[in-house]
Amino acid sequence: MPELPEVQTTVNGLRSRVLKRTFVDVWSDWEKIIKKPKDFKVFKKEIKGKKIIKIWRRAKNIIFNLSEGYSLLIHQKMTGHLMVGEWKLKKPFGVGHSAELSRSPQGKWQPIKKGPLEEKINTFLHVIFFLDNPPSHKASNGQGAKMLALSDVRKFAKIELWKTEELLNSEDFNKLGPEPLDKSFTFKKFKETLQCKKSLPPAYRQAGAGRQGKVKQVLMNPEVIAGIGNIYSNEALWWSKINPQKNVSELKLKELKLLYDSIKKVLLAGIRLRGESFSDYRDVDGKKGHFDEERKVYKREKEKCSRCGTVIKRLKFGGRSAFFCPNCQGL
DNA sequence: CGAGGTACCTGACAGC
DNA sequence: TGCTGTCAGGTACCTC
Repeated sequence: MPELPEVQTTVNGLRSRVLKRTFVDVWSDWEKIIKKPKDFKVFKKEIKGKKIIKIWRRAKNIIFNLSEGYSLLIHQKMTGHLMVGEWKLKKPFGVGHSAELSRSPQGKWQPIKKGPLEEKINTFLHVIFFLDNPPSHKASNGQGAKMLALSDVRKFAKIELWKTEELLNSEDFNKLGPEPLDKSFTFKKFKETLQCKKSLPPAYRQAGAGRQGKVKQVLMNPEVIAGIGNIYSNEALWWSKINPQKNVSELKLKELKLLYDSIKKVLLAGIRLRGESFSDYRDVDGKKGHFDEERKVYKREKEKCSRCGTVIKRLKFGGRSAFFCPNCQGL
């Protein structure tokens, strides 16, 4: 789903809503979303009683550090999104407040026969975590809400429960590329990452960073730079006036610098505007983001480039659509 | 090793 | 209206 700005917006929302709360139970109608441990019963048993100590983001993963040395990892993939709220419950889960899940853009309400919710449920809600009472205040902004839910039309999202140490030392976690908004992500590091200097950890080299790839595909590779997907790669390339098909090895120093600045610029704009929402991303309260106002090329095929008026083109490669201005971003 | 395809899923929309 | 094909924010895995 969401790319870095959307995931960051979600994390920010979660921090003010569910930090310091304790998981008391979990329900799911699509247990395959829980990848670790694979047995849902085991997952349920292990997460009960764990308190949320810290919430942060690495690439597009949301990580909840829990008590007793555990960590919950959630990746929303294409269409997943997390929501905090309350829905009417059957026994033995106690009584919640009025149902309010139509906030999900795909909101399709259907009667259900199984699960803890009364009568109706948004059919795209596949996992619901039940939280204990809030520490003190119970506010209208959802701070005291008792549930954290994952809605996902396509069911691609994944949820994993790890021992924190094990997660931090895992190969999957360590092969992720640098965080583009970190202070440590300097221009020098960006250049090295794309050009794949030997000083980089093996994982970056294995990712094929900076060799013969088309610049757009390289930017989207999570092992090269974390958090950039189809939208923001298209946008950053437009700002840098670089053709998405250009091979990274052909980029001149000036272009690399422009690209580096543009990546930061579009990601920061994305965060400031709370993400994009022309499709189905919403924040934890179900509100839309406003990146649309800043969107220059993504999904604007056949419209005019706001810089030069040339008609924007779409090309498909690497299984994804690239949108660009054939004039400003000529090869 | 790299490029490319497939798999995981469902819904929206265009065209006939 | 209804059928068919294409497309969708991601990433892991497989084959050639």
